Amino acid sequence: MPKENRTKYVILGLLNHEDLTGYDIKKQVENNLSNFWDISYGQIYPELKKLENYKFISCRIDNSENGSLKKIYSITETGRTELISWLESSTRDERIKFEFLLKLYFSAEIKKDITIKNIDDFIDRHSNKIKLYEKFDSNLSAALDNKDHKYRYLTLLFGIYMEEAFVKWGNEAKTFLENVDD
Amino acid sequence: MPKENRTKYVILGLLNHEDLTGYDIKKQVENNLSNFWDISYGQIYPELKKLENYKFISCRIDNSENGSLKKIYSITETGRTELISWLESSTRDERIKFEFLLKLYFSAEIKKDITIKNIDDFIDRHSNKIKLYEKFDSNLSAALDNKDHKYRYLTLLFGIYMEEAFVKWGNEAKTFLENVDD
DNA sequence: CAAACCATGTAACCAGTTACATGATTAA
DNA sequence: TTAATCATGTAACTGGTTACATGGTTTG
Repeated sequence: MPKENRTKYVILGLLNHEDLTGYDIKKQVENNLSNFWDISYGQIYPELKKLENYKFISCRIDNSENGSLKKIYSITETGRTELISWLESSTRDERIKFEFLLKLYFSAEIKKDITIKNIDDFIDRHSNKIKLYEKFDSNLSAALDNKDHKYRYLTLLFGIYMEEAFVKWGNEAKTFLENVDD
Repeated sequence: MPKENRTKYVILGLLNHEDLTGYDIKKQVENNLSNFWDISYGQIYPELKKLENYKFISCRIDNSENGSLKKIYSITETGRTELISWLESSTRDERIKFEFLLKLYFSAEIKKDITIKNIDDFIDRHSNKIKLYEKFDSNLSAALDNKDHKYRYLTLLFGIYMEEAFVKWGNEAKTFLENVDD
């Protein structure tokens, strides 16, 4: 999958919108990008250092007189150029992996009931995601005059469509297995 | 995502069905599992060695008198037990990543036309996948009396539903962007 | 006779996870 | 006052990619 370091673009993309700490970046990914991305501190902090060395971002320290340490990062003009050239480039296909389907593929070996239980869990997990996304969706839809929001709305819509397809499939798969002789 | 080595189960799962070489394993993943999995020789050959050390699989060499080397692997009883305990275990959520959506999320920064072009490409790629899967589907559906085929059919159906959701989304996203002021 | 495919493998590298370590601030 | 959250970081590890190296076999 890799080759191109995408953590870099997550950071540049978020900083292009507002100044953030490493901690903030993690939060934003969790709250807003979690339906198609995730990230760990083990990626963020080393990458922030690298990006600062390359002058794609700069750092100021918020001391607020006490001993606490807070590093606030901003994107530079060079960083912005770098971000935009990535945004304009075409994207290759993602190679997705579903351990759930890998297991299902080989499941003729095990009792049907176990598989049906696993599909039930799958349906639950993804129904919950739809509910969650729809809550976000109603917030975003209310403020679509904001240009950023338009694009965020589209990524959320993607998540909803995908999850709906998953749940629809889950229900059909269950019915199929229930009506088939073991 | 990792923690548990899934390459191991791909190999055990395929060998549980028939004896195969490393090369065959690669081919089978490409041909039958590619809508939810992929694998490289750099994973397969070292893993085959490990699995042989653990006695999960055994190896015989096909010499056929000439100098060519062909290692044919079979699953052992221990290996089968290992496979089944994984098959019966519940699956945690996959963390999926879509570079395409990551880009889209930040795309308020670039010209709408470029994004629309990217969505067009996205629609093309995924429409082609649907066509491909439907061809496979008609083959599998014709032989659903075979127990293995039932489960393979379900994974394929998953792929079709997912790709259909992607294309549907793509078309709506395009319309949305075209009708919105830049 | 060349191109495509069969067949095995390694080494260097990059991406990402997990667990650990440390300490300040805020809200119940 | 204690639990949650804010905040920064590292080290060891696992997973996976890519490029390379080698050579046999089949098919047009």
